[in-house]
Order: sequence, then C-alpha cells, then structure tokens
Amino acid sequence: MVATLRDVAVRAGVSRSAVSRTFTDGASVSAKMRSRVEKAAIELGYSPNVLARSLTTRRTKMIGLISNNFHNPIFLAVFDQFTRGLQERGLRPLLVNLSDETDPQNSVRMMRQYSVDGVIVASSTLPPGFSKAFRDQNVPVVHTFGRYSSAPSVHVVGIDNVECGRMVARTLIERGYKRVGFMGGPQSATSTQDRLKGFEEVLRDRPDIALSVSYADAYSFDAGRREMLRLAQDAPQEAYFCGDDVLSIGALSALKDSGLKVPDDVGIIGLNDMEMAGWENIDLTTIHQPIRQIVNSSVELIAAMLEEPDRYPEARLFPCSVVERGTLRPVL
Amino acid sequence: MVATLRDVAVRAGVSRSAVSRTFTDGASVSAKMRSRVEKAAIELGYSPNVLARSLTTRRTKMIGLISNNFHNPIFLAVFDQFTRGLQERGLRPLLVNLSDETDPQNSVRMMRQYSVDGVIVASSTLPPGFSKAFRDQNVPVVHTFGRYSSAPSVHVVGIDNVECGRMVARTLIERGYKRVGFMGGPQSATSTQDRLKGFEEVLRDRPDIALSVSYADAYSFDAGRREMLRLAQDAPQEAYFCGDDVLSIGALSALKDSGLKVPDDVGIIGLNDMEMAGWENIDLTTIHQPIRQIVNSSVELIAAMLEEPDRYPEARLFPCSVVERGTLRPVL
DNA sequence: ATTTGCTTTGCAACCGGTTGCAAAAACCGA
DNA sequence: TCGGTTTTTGCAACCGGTTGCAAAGCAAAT
Repeated sequence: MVATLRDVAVRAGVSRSAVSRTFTDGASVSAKMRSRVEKAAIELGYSPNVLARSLTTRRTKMIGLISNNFHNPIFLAVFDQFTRGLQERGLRPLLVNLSDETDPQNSVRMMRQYSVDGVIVASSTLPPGFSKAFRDQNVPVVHTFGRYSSAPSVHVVGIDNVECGRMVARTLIERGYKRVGFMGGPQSATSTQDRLKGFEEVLRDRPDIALSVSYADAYSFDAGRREMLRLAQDAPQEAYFCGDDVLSIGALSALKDSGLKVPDDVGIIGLNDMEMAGWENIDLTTIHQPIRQIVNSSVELIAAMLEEPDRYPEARLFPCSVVERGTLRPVL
Repeated sequence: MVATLRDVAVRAGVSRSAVSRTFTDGASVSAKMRSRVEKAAIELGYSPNVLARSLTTRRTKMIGLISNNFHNPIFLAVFDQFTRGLQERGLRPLLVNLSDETDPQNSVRMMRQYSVDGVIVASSTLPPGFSKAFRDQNVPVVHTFGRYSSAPSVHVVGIDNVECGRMVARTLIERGYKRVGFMGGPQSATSTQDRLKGFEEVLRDRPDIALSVSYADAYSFDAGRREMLRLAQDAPQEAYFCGDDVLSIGALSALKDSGLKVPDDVGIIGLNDMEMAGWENIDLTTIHQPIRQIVNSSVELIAAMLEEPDRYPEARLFPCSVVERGTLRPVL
C-alpha cells in the first residue's frame, strides 16, 4: 500500500540503513547517497512512519492533552494556544476529554499505551493527585491551571489564586461595598478554595464588612444563573465575586430576570477576562488571567522536560490584574 | 523501564505468543494460561503498547481531528462531542489546528506519518479539495460541516446551507422586511456561498425586496462587529442575515454602539443556535443547527469506514429550524 | 605502493508487538 | 488403552523502522 523504507532501499539500490540515515538528521550520509535516496523517496511518495520509528527512538512526539473543561469558552482559546504551541515544536496533541472521570489510573494507562512523550493536564478542577499519578509513573507532566504550592511535587503553571482572592477583596473594599458575597465554582476545585481563602483573608481585617459564601456546581453559565437566581430570591449582597467570567455572565442573566440592576443594585466581578467579557452587551468587570502566557509557558516547560525528564519541579505563576468595566460601581 | 510482553512472558514462564494472545481478544488461550499470564501482568503493571501493536495490526485507533475554527465558541461544543463520541468507541483524537494553512499536502503527510486510522475534517471554511486529498491517499475521511453535493466524492455530514438561506429569506419576508442584508462569513467559505445562494433564490421572486450583500472576514465576534459598524454608518437595511451567531453577536454590539435599536431599527438573525444565543442578555433569533446529531453521526460514519474503507460516499444532512427570540420583529 | 586515519556503508540485531503454521496437549468415544 | 479430533501452545518470521559495529572506501601522507 504505502511505500516503506524497504521499498525506497530497493528502488535506490542501497541498504535500508542508508535510507534510514538520510531521514534521521545528524546521521552520516554522503551527498551522493542522500540525493540518490531522496530521489527514490520522492518517486514513491515515501515518508517515514513515526510510530515505527518511536519503537527504537522512544520518542513519539505526542503529548497527551487532558482536560475536563469543555463547557467554558475560555478553553477554546486554551486549546487554540496549546495546539499552536505544540505544533510549532513538532509535537502532536492527543486530546483526552475527562469530563466525567477523576480517577487518574485509566488515563495514566491510556497515555502509556500510546507512549506519549509527556502529558499536559489543563484544568483547575482536577485534584493535584491526578497529575502526580503521571509523575509517579515517570511520565513527564505539567499541570496547567493547577494549584500553587510552595513545595510543588509536579510542575505547575498558572496564577496565584489566593492572591486573586485578595485582589478582589481589596477591589470591593475600595468601592465601598459593605455586604459582599463569594459565589464560587465547584467547592472541590482547588481554584475555588484558594480564591475564597484570599478573599476571606483580607475581609478578616474588616469586621464591618459582611460576607456570605455559596457555590455553583460547575464553571458554566447555567450553574451561575441557577445559583444567582437562588441568591436573588432572598436579600442579595451588594456585590459578588463570582468564580469566573462564565459564572458571572450567568449571574448577570439571573439578576436581569430578577429585576435587579447592575451595578446599581448588585455589583459583579468575575475572573479570567475572557474575550466575551469585553463584548459591549456584557461589559464585565473582571480579573485578567494571562492565558496566552500561561499556556505558552506550559508548552515550553513540557518541551524542556522531554530533554530533561528529572527536572526539578517548579511553580510558574503569572500576575493577574483588575480590568475595570461596567459591573462594579466606581471607586469612592 | 516499563514492562514489556517479554518481561511478562519470562515471569509467567510461557512464550511471548501466549502473552500476546491473552491480550488480543478473539485469540485462543486456555483459562489456566490466561489467569497465569494475567497474574504476571498485574504484578509487573504491564499493558500492551498500542503503537507497537499497530505495526502488525495496521490499526492505531487514532483519528485525526482537523479544524481551523478555534475562535468560535460553537466549536468547543463540537470538540466536546467529538472527543466523547470517539472515546466511547475506543478511538483517540489527534488534534490538528489548521488556523493558517489550507494546503492539504502537509496535513496528509502528517496524518500518514502517524498512521491514523481516519480523519475528521471539522470545518465549514476549508475547501472541499482539502478532504479529497485524504481520500486520494486512501485515508478514510469525513468532512463535518462540509458542502453538500448531490454527487459527493467524500463523506459529508452537516446541514443544507442552501435550504437554510431559503428558510431565512422566508422568515424575513413573513415579517414584512422590505430592505434586507446578507452579512456573510468569509466569502471563500462554502457555507457562506451556499447560504447566500438560497437566500437570493427566494428573494429573486420578490423584486419588491431590496438586497445588499457584504462579508465579514471570519466567523468571529470582532469581524461581525467591524463589518456592522461599517454598514451602520450609511443607511443600514431593516434586517440582516448574519453568517452565524458569533457574527450576529458582534453585529448586535456594533448596532448598540451606533445607537440603533434591535429589533425596532434593525433586525438580526443568526445561524447555529449556540448556547450563548439563548442567554437572556443576548436573546438572538437564529437558525438551530443540530450540532450534537451532526457530530455523533460523523463519529458513527468514521467508525463505519474503519470496517469498510471503500464505503460509497454519502451526504448526511440534518434539518434546521428557526428559533424565535428577540432580535427580529414578530410575524405580521 | 603502502600506511594511516577518517568517512561512509551494510550487516544484523533490536524496538514491542502479532500471527501462520506445525507440534503438543487435551479431549472424546469406542 | 487407543486412535482420531479439537484445542492450545511455541517457533519463527514479520510489521517499519534504528543503530552498534566492523568492513569498505577514500584521500592524504609516507
């Protein structure tokens, strides 16, 4: 069917090794030989089988890209950036949708069966143990959007969620809000926990400010809308820190339906600064998370680990910043 | 490093074939042998190397998933559904981001190097020749969201874009619009061309209705906003058929900025019925495209082609329907 | 012409599996 | 217990490549 190394060798009248050598860079082939082989290869439309090659080189150039976030538009940008970055380095993403499962064992086994060179876990809702399971099996792994730890056991790239929580608290204080709410994402997500931690930390020094805490069960529009509809029934707080932008947009929709004006009756601040947050009909005040930099850095890191598998684990954190739009009242 | 077939064979004290057979279903192994091998395999944490296996079976269970739509939120749902569907069948998507390129040759070569069992081209903007290039090299291919042709040369799954164009024309006529506009996606996209074709076809019988035609240069919020800002400067039409929902939302944003009321001054109808179209703060009248069914059908089709590579090409079309929300005035 | 040293080439073994074939084992009925 | 069948097992070749090693080729130096 398709031409193999042997076919090219026969046609060029040389050994199989010679053909192999012309297609592996850094190998010793004379110019004569090379052109002879290349001619035959072109005539046969030959190109080497990466998978067969990987058997001896132990490099497939495939990277497992594991995520469970297929409902948050921000992840389209994430996938875009990941695929581009990997492709630029000649790496191929093998995509895994882990929406239901959280047990790492199956994934680890699968990734090993396909001999991926490394794995990127792109999720803020998968537990830290998930990425550790790869490391334990000597599969290079980077946890993007993972939890920051001062003694990381796995490479983590992302933001300091605790600091984001603090930043939001200070932002709300500056604007004179006295009754504030935390409407988080899933309570089990480390990102949610950490944001709350920072948020509470700052508010602890301000006993004059009342805090209520609740959670949406996913980072999704529907979950945000549902939770805010519930909150709006009783007396809602003056402002809410929502788990992320998509939750915020759900919340905005709920507030509109409940007849509450934003930002006059209720203020909303999100997190992510997804493209949509800047759309005029949404105009969401939010925290900017530098997605592109985070993803690029993750790709660089996994590429570096291919060269140096036992690289000492590090946490790479990128700073966030407040993006002021129309859903919070102005600074006093 | 990781356990191989040979290791298991040695540990169990049997031949390599025996081990291989216990891991390939349909092979003849006695119960005794099987349990003996399985014991050894578990002790060593062995699981077979799919890639090595593929060398002889000629099946990698990998499917190339090729797209150039990483800016349209609808595609997140598309990827979600594709990955789930493929995974359910034990297939693995190798993701390719083709945002810049349109020459198929590189992609074909790459997919062949990785010995994918088949390819799904998920795009309405890649030209038909793109998917044909795979077929010409005997790579099973399904073009999802491809152009319908009564004599398809490649399997196509999607909608009848011409009929959608007609449907929108009739919808606008029913509502008494007399000056209508077509604000398409990229002019080179077959989906754009076909929608315009159907749209014009119906309007040809209505010389009393004026039609203007223009194009945005991508299916994206920004492109839609830019184009509508331009249109709104002169005297805009009474209603626009926008290339898709995300363009429509961009257009809505532009209209708001231009001080034009929707649907009073200008009506907008989109296409796709993406989740966001139903959000209360957007509330877009649009044409529903049954994404889930289209994707599932594509997966079924590619799976069927693995069994029967020379399957006669077919076009699978799914019906669309108008979803009435708030961006068109009511029927007269 | 011979020696020396470097480059290029081919041989053969290997990567981790599968599979056709024949021998061995198990089973069955007489 | 024996012979005939059927099932199970191992051998060895193969899938499409790579690579260590030794032989061959070549050019320059003696």
